[in-house]
Amino acid sequence: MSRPRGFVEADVLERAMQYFWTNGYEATSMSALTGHLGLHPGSLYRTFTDKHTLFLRALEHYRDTHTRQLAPTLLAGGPVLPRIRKVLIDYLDAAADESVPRGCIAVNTVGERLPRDEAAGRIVQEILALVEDGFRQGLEAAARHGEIPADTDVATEATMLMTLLQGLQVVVKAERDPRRLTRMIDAALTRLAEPVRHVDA
Amino acid sequence: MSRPRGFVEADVLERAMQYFWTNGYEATSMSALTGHLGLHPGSLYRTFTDKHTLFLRALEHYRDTHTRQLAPTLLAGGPVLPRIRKVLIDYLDAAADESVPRGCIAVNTVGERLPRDEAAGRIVQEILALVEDGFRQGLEAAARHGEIPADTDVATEATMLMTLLQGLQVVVKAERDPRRLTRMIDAALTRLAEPVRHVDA
DNA sequence: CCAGAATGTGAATGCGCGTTCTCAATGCGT
DNA sequence: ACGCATTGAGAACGCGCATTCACATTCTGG
Repeated sequence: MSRPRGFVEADVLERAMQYFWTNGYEATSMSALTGHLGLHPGSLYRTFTDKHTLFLRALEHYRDTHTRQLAPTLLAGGPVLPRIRKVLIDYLDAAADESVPRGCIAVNTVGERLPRDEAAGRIVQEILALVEDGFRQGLEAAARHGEIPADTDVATEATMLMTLLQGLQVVVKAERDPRRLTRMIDAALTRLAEPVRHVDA
Repeated sequence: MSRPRGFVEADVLERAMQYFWTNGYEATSMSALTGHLGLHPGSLYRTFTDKHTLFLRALEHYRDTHTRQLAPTLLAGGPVLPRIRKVLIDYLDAAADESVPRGCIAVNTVGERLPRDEAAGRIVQEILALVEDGFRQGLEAAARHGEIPADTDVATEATMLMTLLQGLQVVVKAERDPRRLTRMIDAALTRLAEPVRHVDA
């Protein structure tokens, strides 16, 4: 062995993720990053190879710390629909409360790096799959507990919620009054809870 | 007067828009752009001031040539819901047919430039408002013609369709099999057409 | 306590970017 | 036919970027 590190890799990854999240990939310069991280170029490059590799690892860090939480959160017990609502509403509140709405690093990455950056594309794909699967598990539980009709096509509805969430993260960044979207979220979830019936002819 | 231009400004704007659409803002170098446009730096800068101004004008060009078509398209006569479906499906087919799905330049801009680029943010806001308003007009017509229940909250449903469309353009860029999403689109539109009734207790 | 491997430090490097400059070519107004 | 403002052309510039280097420092294993 030899001299030990003066930093914790996971901490650096967390801070790098936050910075990329706020500023995007191209607009993030390595000098700005070293300043924000409190690391010198030498340490950074010896640990993370280069800028792009660091970015990918930051994206994976997001997947592991943020996205993986979704399913456990929804299945934590009690009614699921209010939890789904909370997930969606929290994004709006975050965008409305912060002076600078920064959306979601995965969605931002899709806009900035895809389809050119295939490695990033694979990670984003995993993130979207985790979101969709989290919603699917939540809806399955909701169907079991009678929150939504038992014959609901949960796979399709999970796809819809996932897509709607991504759309929300796009719209929120450009929307003057994010809370305006609350009404839409409630409409979507209300319809999920109410069985659809054809009018009797 | 004096020597006339060897190019048409609108044509250059169209080509610039296509290039930004495919490659994004930062990853588009001015030298690559001059090559693609067949213009020399001098002409480009004399006509469009600088890269950022050219980008903003390309975005406005998208708004005027693409987004403004939505409402007229939906209101062209005949059933509206199939037209809305076609708009959504066309995005999936475009992503599936092209070897390189490039999404939508507005959504890409949100991911890459917002909230930092306020001028771009304003244009994107206009684009989203045009989409939402186009859907609203379409749903109003659909309600008049009995395609959807007369008491439908068209404003809220328009917001939902707009948000869903933005989500679609995100997901499509990362999705291996875009046509998988067709089922979800059909579910969303089917529910729009069918009146929601509480089950009689 | 010493050898040595990895670290912190920050200056240095090369390259590509956005932008500007110079200059010859062009065609409309008179 | 001619003047001249504007264009086409492409070399040149300065700057900031990602990355690397050299070197002193630090701590662990034996």
